[in-house]
Amino acid sequence: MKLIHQLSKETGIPIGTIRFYEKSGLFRGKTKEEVKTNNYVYYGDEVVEKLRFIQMAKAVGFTLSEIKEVIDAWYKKQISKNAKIEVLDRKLLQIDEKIKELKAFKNK
Amino acid sequence: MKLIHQLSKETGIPIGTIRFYEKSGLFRGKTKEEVKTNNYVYYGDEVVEKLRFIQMAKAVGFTLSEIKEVIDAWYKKQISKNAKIEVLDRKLLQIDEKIKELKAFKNK
DNA sequence: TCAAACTATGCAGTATGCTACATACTTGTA
DNA sequence: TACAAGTATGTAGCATACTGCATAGTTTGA
Repeated sequence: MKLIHQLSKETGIPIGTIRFYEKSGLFRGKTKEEVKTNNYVYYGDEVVEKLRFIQMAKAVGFTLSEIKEVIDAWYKKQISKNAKIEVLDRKLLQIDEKIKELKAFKNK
Repeated sequence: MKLIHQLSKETGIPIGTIRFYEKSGLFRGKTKEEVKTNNYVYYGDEVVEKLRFIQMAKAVGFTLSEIKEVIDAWYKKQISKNAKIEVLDRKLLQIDEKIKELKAFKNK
């Protein structure tokens, strides 16, 4: 479990941005109940994983709300693996399509 | 040669957005010199082509300035075909990379 | 001919995604 | 124990990419 400074260093994402993502509901750290002197927030490996996903997804044109949709589905235990993959695939297919069109553009 | 209304209908891009793109330097229509009574701007097929490119490129996460870079290179006659393709490929490869990573994510 | 539709220009406003700043408290270490 | 480094919270500001509105002029069709 890491504090925000370390999380930032590990992912390369600025602290301000991490806080912004957290406020946007993309993930949640947790405070340690046993610590009474502060309300420092700790982040586990799941958050690192989510941040890496966010970085990749943003790079291929996902909006934050699309990313939230995928993450919400992905980390929801109730739904099937196939249903999870489908949420991600839907957008990925659109992108594949566009990439193909862009590549076709090269032969103009 | 079409006026902005028809261009908008043909591409599905709102008139305001087309004007915004034009002002951003992504392309330029031309006024007909022989017409003295107005300054209506006409757009040729090259502009349609550029707008389609913009739509695709935006969908895979290109920013407008990245798009401008590609378009500028693409429609510059002085540079070689290979050089043009390279400008486009640079970003396309980055995206391919990210897509691959995202697909790998599915096996988690 | 006159009203609807279209065009140009300019500027204000909005949504998204950060980024910076101020304030205040906590922790680690020399 | 002092002081740098880290943390939380809140709010303002900024860049990008639109979107809408007001104003004014032009064109087209019944």
